[in-house]
Amino acid sequence: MDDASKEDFLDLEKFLCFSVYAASHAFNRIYKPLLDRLGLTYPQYLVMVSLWQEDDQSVRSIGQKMFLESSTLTPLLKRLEANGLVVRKRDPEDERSVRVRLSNEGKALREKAEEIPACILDATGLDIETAKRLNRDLQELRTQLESGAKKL
Amino acid sequence: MDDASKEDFLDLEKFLCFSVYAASHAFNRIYKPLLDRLGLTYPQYLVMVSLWQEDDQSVRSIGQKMFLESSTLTPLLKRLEANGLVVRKRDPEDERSVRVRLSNEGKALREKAEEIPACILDATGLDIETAKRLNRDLQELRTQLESGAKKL
DNA sequence: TGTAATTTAATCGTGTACGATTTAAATTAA
DNA sequence: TTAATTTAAATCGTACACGATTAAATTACA
Repeated sequence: MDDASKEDFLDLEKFLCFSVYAASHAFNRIYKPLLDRLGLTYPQYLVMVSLWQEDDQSVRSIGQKMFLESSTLTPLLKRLEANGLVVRKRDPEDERSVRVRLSNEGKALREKAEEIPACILDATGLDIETAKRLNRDLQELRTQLESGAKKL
Repeated sequence: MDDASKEDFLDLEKFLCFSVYAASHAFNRIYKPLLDRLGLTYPQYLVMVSLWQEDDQSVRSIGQKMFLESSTLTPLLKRLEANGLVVRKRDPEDERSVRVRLSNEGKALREKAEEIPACILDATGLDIETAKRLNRDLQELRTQLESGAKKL
């Protein structure tokens, strides 16, 4: 490695991983005031979005969509249940799995949440097309990283 | 909001924030096996990169670069110190601030870490130009989000 | 059929991450 | 010079996030 690329190696700003990491935190922070009004955290909100899209999912199904382990989801879902937004219940068909269903309160929250995406898009300062392109690039990156993970 | 955009609203995959969130976790996972060999976590690694670039920084300075609070950094830096990679010491010039310095062991670790970025770039499956473009887009996004945060 | 292998959640331990508060030091104002 | 304000870390409480392990239910298959 020559001197120039050693400098690159040390420049945090040139790390793609760091840009992703920092952007993720920035999103978290910008969502916070909006989600506080709904009594949700950012990961909880994402779970709710998934349930609004498709109610009555297993923990496993939510985990697959969100790329999270049960060790993360179980406590999170219990908090949602404690707040009265979802109901957790063993599947009688297969007692291993737990089905997560929206309560009426959880369903009702959807109305209040619908204004959020527009606020966020506005805060990104991106036009729709750029946002879509960035979204696609990131999805591809994630897919690549997941398949690349096996080699390391 | 019409029916079509209501569907969009509910599709997790169309959320830019979710793509960033998921990509961040994917990076975390791909770094893990590489960083395990160095005995570092992912955020610890980013702090070390920052210190390799510029040794002898205050907690505040590291926090500004990484967009982290002292409540996150203090315990993290104490762990790095416990592992013998850095030394924390009050600045005699200004007793409010704590200076973080690399130990010899911390400096030496840099050699071992230098192979990592190439491994990661390889795992992303991106060519350098695409990676740079994505990096720029994300930095701009973060900057926008930070200035947009005040309005919400 | 019965045992082994797999699948699904849950639990535990460690490590971020943040907001609110606290403490101590330094700076500014009165 | 003292008093008020500001600044820098640290501390505390809550909430992710993951790996390793465990327990229970289901499936595979000998």
